[in-house]
Amino acid sequence: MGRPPCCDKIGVKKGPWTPEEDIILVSYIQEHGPGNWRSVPTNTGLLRCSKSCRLRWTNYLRPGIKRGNFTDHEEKMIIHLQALLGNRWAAIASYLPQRTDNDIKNYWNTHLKKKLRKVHEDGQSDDGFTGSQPNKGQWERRLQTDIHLAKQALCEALSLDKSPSLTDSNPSSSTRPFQGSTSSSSAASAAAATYASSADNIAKLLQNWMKNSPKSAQTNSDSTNNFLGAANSSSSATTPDHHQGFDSLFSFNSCANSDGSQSVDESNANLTPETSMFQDESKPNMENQVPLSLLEKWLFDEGATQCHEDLINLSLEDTSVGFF
DNA sequence: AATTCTCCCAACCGCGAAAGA
DNA sequence: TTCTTTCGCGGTTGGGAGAAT
Repeated sequence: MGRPPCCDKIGVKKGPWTPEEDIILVSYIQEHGPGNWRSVPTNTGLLRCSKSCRLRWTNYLRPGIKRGNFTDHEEKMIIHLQALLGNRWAAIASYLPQRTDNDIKNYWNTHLKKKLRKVHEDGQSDDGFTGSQPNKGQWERRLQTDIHLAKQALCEALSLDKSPSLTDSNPSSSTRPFQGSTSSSSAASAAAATYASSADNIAKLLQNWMKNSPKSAQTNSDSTNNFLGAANSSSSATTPDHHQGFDSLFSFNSCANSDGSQSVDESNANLTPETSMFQDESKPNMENQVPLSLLEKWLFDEGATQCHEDLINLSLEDTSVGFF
């Protein structure tokens, strides 16, 4: 009994996504929330398989994704976490919520591996984080201990407090501005020749789309404003200008619904799927979330006196080469 | 200017895990 | 418990863009 294909291969489109497809997908997810990917192609009419839709959303369209060059700090984080966790890119990405696992994986494969190799060839590291990972066992033990403790803490917290803030477990995902629009601005010009689907591109795309197809834009502008309203959680209200709304589509600026049916506060208070999808969209798995946040605390706030990079540097001394 | 090479990254594929019937 | 379906992850690939020749 072979595994069935994830979708009917006949008539399934492959390759780069078009702006129109992105709009359809974003609109649908805005309305229904991410998940149930199987139904997305049938309900939207997209000639894409469910996996492709999910991937497009998680790797590109979902709010909060930061694109562009990795910072030094991010690089160190990745190196450190890779040494710690191995090629578990999703786990690593949970520590860098603005980055997708695909992005991190690509960055590792294209940049960091080379650096690593170079360093290795230069003979600067016989005890490097690659391959041997002499302290990995130590780190793993510590990690496992923390996971255990974190799970215990989670159980206690859940039993004591039934209204935990989702943002606590993922502080960067809910109110985080959609940083792609800023970080991608330089990259966008470089990629202007093709549809790169940066946040800017999509915002512009949506603007044009509204102008060109007022009828469909009516429905979708409403839904997009819902999208915005749902997405926004804490920033102060701005004028409910639709075009501004699109501009801020991925910057999470507040934008009231055009029909006024639901306020931002209401949507947040109710934690509708649309709302929670943006608060928790990067890592919906709660079991991952809480331990990770505690681990983050362990990773970053240990001693509460060192800044993150200090700790990373410190840790890298143990587990990694003098990479930088 | 044309061709080839290399790099990079978005997207695809296949597998395993989880969820549901 | 078993089987089926769906989802998520990690490895890999295809092709566009820029660099090199």
